[in-house]
Amino acid sequence: MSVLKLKNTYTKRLEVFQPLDPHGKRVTMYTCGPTVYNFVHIGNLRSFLFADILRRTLERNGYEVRQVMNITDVGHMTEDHLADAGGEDKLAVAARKLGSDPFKVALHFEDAFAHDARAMRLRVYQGGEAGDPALHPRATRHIPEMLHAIQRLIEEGFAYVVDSGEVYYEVSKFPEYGRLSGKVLEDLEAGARVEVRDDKRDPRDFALWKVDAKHLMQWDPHSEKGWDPADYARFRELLPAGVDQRIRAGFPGWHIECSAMSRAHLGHTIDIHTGGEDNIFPHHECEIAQSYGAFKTCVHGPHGAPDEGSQRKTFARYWVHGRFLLVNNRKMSKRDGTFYTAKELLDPRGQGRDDLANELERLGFAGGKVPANVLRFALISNQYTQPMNFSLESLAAARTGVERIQTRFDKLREAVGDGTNPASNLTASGHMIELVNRAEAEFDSALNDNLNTPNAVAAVFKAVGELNTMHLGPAEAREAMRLLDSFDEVLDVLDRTERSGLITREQIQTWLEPATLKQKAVALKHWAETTDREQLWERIEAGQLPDFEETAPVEDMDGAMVELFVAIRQNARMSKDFKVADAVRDELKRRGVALEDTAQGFRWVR
RNA sequence: GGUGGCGUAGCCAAGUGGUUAGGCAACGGUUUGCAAAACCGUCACACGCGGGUUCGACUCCCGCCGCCACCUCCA
Repeated sequence: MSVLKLKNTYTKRLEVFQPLDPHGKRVTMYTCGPTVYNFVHIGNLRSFLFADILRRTLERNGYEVRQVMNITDVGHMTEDHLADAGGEDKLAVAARKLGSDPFKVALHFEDAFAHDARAMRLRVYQGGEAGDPALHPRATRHIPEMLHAIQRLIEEGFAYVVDSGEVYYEVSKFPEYGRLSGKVLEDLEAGARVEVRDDKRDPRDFALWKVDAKHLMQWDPHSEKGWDPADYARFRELLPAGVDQRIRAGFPGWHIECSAMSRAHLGHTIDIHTGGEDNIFPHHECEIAQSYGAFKTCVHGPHGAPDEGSQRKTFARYWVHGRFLLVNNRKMSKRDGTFYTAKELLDPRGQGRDDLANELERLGFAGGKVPANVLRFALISNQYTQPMNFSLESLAAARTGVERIQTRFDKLREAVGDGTNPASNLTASGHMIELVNRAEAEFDSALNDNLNTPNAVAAVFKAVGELNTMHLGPAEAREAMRLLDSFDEVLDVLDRTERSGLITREQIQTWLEPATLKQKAVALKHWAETTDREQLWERIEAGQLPDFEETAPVEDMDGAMVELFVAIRQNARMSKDFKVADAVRDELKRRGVALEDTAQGFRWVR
């Protein structure tokens, strides 16, 4: 198997991945998560999805991954912010109605994010991980850890308290500041974009603790005011002597949360730290500086190995950053109408975006909605190291691409059957084994090459194309299915519900016997509810269409009902009444079921 | 101004000093009662422009042109 290599932002090099774990098994990963004062947009999603692909690739390589994705819910909300939250957005308005309790608003958006994250199949929100608060730590619940770190920074001489009661990190005390981002301190100083404050010793110094009466979340480090009781108890335990008396009630600066939470939940050293490219500076640069000062860490050398002779331990061994998603080759912009939240694409009409829904329908999206697996596929099919140019057309391309893989998957499942066929226990042909092995190797080497998802996807399409030219028995299909399952452990774009079925010609022949068909029909719920069954049957025999609205509402189409429709249609086909036959197929289509004639019989797909 | 990056056929997008990326779209064909799905073929001797190095460059070097991002508590 190929070896996983990752581009480390810190060294600017492609490095072979080696975990810190001496047994080479466990990997810790910290992903900078969402700020929950708004709905996540597809740019956020791309960033989280690349982290998800990285995590799954690690797992594919046999590692046990512990991934933490923080929730930034702290401190920066003001009354103005609430009043301005999202303009016309219905859910934002609903959030505002929650009142001026910023914790409730943050929770509301966090729930919304968790919903999107599950829809996008982020593994860190699947299964038991979804409900584990240690994997989704909230900044507001880690104030003790942050104050602890701040106090350490003051005591170690890396931070200072100013008259206002705020605390700043003194950048000049950390010579490595700027090394991750390649920034030159002198240039930063020259830039006029750093917040100008008279009480800062240096304009580049950044805030660890802020004081601003306008902000809605406030903690008093010298009393219980503003605290969650449990957090306050932990704070007293962590800092029995309290913090520097000059620090006033306020809230933590943005950067300190990740230093504090990664340490709290993943320990002193983490293997991989991920984020968007905008996190490189200043956020991650500041994290490195903070952890260096507070926890005596470092980030030296390739593979995160400390310099020779250093007593310090590494903070993050690999820094991996995803590039931005662009729309029309520009950064997303609300003004240009190129800003899409996940919710808007998944359910435009539900978000009041009828215009978007109509556009999507024009591009062939049923109901004007983008299926979540299509959005996922679109956002992972470009390499994370390149800016991705997103468009609705790219979504349409993703849809047909996913459908191609899905169709092969469905057909394989049909071919495998329920396992009762003794032929399925046979050994697959050498040709098939070879195909599977080669495809797996191609997929692996693409992913392991710094998560080259375009090549990984190409390997999938290549395999699908080859499988499409082959006639597969149960044993062959079983192996092929295993291959697609294996791909999908990483890509996770397939619909695994029983969404298709195969009806053989022999079966239909039996059902076309009036007695059998009637028996079958009686067994069907909706048919049974029809008052005049005899009359209905007579109409079918006469080649007339039954009242579909009565017999089969869209939401109740199941396999049995489809079979009945197919029988009716076949009845018409046998008597060359293609008008009726096509009408039945159209009716099925309207109910979301596509019907295909195959050599063996009839295949339906929901 | 500083830093990093990008320009590949209609669109998206890999990759490489000399031999197929892949997907989507379009068109033609096979198949079908018609479809669908699938297959085959075409579009594709594509690599922003101009020089240079080389037996040979899309790939390396130099210079242009165009575009983008970061330097703002934006993934």
